[in-house]
Amino acid sequence: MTADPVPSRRPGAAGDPVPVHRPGAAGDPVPVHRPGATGDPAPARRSRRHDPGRRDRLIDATLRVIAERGVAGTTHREIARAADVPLGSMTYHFGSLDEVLAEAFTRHAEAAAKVFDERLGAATDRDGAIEAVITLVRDDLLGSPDDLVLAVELYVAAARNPALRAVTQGWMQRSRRALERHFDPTTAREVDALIEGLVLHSALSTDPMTPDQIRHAIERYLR
Amino acid sequence: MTADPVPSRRPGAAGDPVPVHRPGAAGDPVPVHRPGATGDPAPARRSRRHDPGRRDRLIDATLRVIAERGVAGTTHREIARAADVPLGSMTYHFGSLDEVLAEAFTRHAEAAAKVFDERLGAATDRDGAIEAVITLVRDDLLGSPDDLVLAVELYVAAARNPALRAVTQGWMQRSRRALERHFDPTTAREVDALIEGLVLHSALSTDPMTPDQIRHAIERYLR
DNA sequence: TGGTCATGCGTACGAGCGTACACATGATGC
DNA sequence: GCATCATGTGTACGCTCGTACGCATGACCA
Repeated sequence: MTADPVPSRRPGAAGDPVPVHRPGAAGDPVPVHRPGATGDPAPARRSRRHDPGRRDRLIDATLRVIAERGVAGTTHREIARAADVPLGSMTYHFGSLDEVLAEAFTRHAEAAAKVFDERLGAATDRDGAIEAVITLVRDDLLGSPDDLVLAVELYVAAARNPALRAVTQGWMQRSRRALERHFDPTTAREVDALIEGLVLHSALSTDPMTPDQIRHAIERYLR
Repeated sequence: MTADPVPSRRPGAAGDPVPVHRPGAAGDPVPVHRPGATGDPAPARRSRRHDPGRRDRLIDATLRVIAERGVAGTTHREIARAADVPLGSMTYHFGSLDEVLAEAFTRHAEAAAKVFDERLGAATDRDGAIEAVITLVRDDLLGSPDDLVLAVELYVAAARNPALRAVTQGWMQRSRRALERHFDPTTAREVDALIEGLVLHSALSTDPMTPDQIRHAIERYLR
C-alpha cells in the first residue's frame, strides 16, 4: 500500500489506454476460460495470448473480490485467481495494487452514479422525484447487498487514500447534483445524507428496515 | 485474521479476567515508559516487570493505531510500538489479534454510547432533547475526527467479522434506546440513521457541513 | 537474605504478500 | 515458410506478518 511518486514501469510508458497489444480478433466475452471438463491435476496449458478486454475483466474480478473479502483481503493473487489469469498478468496490466483498487472503485462509483441519474432523470415533477428516491433506495441500493458492502469498503479506504477520496467525492457530488434537479441544494444535501444513513443502518442491522419504513422516512422528510 | 475455535493458550487458562500477575503496588498511570532523555542508540534495558494496567494501555494504544493506520494497518508490532512494550507482551495478554480488535472496539463503542446517554439523559423535554441531539452531533461526533474514523473502521470490520458485528449492534441499539426516551421508536430509528449519514458525509466531504447546516437538518426533521 | 518458580520477554519460524525480471511464445512482415 | 521481436508468463526475492516457545527475571516466602 504505497501511493508514492512514479506510477511504475509498464510497457506503454506514455499515456495509451489499453496496455499495448494490437487490435486482432473481435472482443467476444470470456475468450478462453476454464478448459471445460478436465481432471483436476495438471492445470493444462491453454493458449491465452492476445486477450483483449482482459484488463476490464480484471477490474470486474477485483470488485467481486472486494465485495467478498474486503479491501484488506484483496491481493494480486486473489484477483488473478478470481479472473483465472496468471499472477504475472496483474503487474503487466497495472502498475500497483493501489492502481487496481482505484480503478475498480472508480468503475463502481460510475455505475452507481449512472443509476442515480437514470432514476431521477425519469421523474418529471416533485412527487415523481420523491417516488424515484424511494425506489432508488429500496430497490437499487438495498436490493444488492454486494454494492452495499462495496460502498462501505470504499468509504473506509477513502479515509486513508487521497486518490480514492477523489472517487468518493465525485460520487457524492454526482448524486447530489442529480437530487438538485428536483430539490433545492440544502434539501438535496440533507436527503443525500439521510439516504446514506438509511442504507448503512440497514446494511449492518440484524433487524433491517422494511421497504415501508424506508418509504416512511423519506416521505416524512420530503413532504 | 482467524476467528476459529480454541481461543489459544495463555496462562490463566480458566476464565480469570486479568491474565495473571499478583496485586502488587497501586496502579499509577504509565508506570515506566520512555527513559526520559537518553541518546537514541542502545534502547536501554528497563525493568518493566509487574505492570498492572498494561492490558488496558494496550487496548488504548490499539485504538490509537486503528485511528491512525486503519484496521488493515493494525498489527501486533504496531500496537506494541505505540504502547512501548515488547512484542511478546501482545501474545501474552491476548490470544489473537482479533481478540485485541474486538476488545478495543467494544471499549470504544462503550464510551461512545455513554456520551449518547449523558447528553440525552440531561434533557427534560422534547425541545431539550432536540438541542441535545444537535450538540451531540455537532460537538461530540464531528468534533473528534478520530472517533469518526474509528466508527467507519468499525463498520467495515463488522461487515466481515461476526464478533464485531455484535459490538456494532449493541452500539446502535443503545443509541436508539437513548433516543426513544424522548421520541417514538420510528422517529428514533430515523433520527439515528440521519445522524449516521450526516456524520459520514461530513467526515468524507472536502466541503463539510457547517454547524448551522447540521442544526438545520436535524430541526427540519424533528420539528 | 537466599531459593524458587510464576511471570513476562526475545527470538525464530513458516506463510503470504507485492513486485521485478528473464524468458517462452506466437502474431507479423517479408 | 521463416525470422523477428513485442507481448504475456513463470518464478523468485525480500519483506512483514501472526504466533509459538524456551529462557531470563525478579517478587515472594521462609
